[in-house]
Amino acid sequence: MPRTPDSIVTALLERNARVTTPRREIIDCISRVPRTFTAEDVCGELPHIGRATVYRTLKILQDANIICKVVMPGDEMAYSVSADLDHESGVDNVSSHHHHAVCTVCTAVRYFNAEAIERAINALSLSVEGVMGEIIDHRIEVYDVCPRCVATDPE
Amino acid sequence: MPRTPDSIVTALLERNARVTTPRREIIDCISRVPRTFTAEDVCGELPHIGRATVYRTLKILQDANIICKVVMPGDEMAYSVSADLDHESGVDNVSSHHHHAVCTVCTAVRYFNAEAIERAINALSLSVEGVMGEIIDHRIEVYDVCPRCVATDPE
DNA sequence: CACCTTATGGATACTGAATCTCGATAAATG
DNA sequence: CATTTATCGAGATTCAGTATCCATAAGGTG
Repeated sequence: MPRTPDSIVTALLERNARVTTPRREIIDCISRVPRTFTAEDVCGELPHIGRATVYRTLKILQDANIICKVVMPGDEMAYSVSADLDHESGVDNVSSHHHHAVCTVCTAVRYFNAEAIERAINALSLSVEGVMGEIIDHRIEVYDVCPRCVATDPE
Repeated sequence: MPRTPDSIVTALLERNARVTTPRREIIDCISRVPRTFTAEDVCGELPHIGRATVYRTLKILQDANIICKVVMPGDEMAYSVSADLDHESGVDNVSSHHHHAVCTVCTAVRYFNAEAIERAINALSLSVEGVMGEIIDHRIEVYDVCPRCVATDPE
């Protein structure tokens, strides 16, 4: 469930952040496509907005868990607009724990959370005893060819 | 099972790469501590070696799967010397699939591979049907407080 | 060993991403 | 409408990483 620009604006207002014209433009820009993007991508799309503003705004959005970084197949980092978990499952979207599926063809990011994986991670302390300490958090990226790209280029 | 400098040298020779004095120094340097490191860390430790040489050597080591990148808790990337899987389980260390446990206190990296997690990942196509496409690969980082740091600072 | 070929090293310049500075501007407040 | 405060943005700056290019060292060959 992709986020709408309006839901992002609402989330910012809830955090007492101003929604100015440049910020609104950046929000609209990153909402347009479901793919990953970098700060430079946004700078390129909105050349009339200063670089500092773009970087500042992305930082704010990241702190607000509206966008998050994903690790791309080549180990580079890119941003992705978070799923709007509020509306699909009532989960608190600010702190909610989720993982990424990144399409290796179009870089579309989808979100998932599988109970089986969480259980397996939590059981690690037992299965690799002596190696694993107190588990605090974890990060999972799955690389796939998304359903759309499978349909488009079948082989 | 941490890699010894000699096992790294052997691995390089197997790939027909020369093991020169600067390379040997870099290998010794990154073998000294089990923590993550950056190219700049190595440059700082070995100021008499040119930056280009450090970056080139780290690239070679990365291509040879002797070091790999891990995602740190703050989303930055750092290098870690790979486990020497050959000697502990007979696994092919060049292409072997493993995951990282990164200590949030001392950044020590340990390696693990849990069958339960692999199964859960492979089952994702079914559990989140329509969202997940053809799964190609995945990456898991677990953040913990390693046994040593738990023992040192107990609270 | 002398020679040749090729890979490697290192100083330096360069690129590009990201941050910092600071005066100008715009938004909220009363 | 005036004041206060946050935000904006142009440009300078920093920093990691790359490219260049010549010197050097290693490996191979007769």
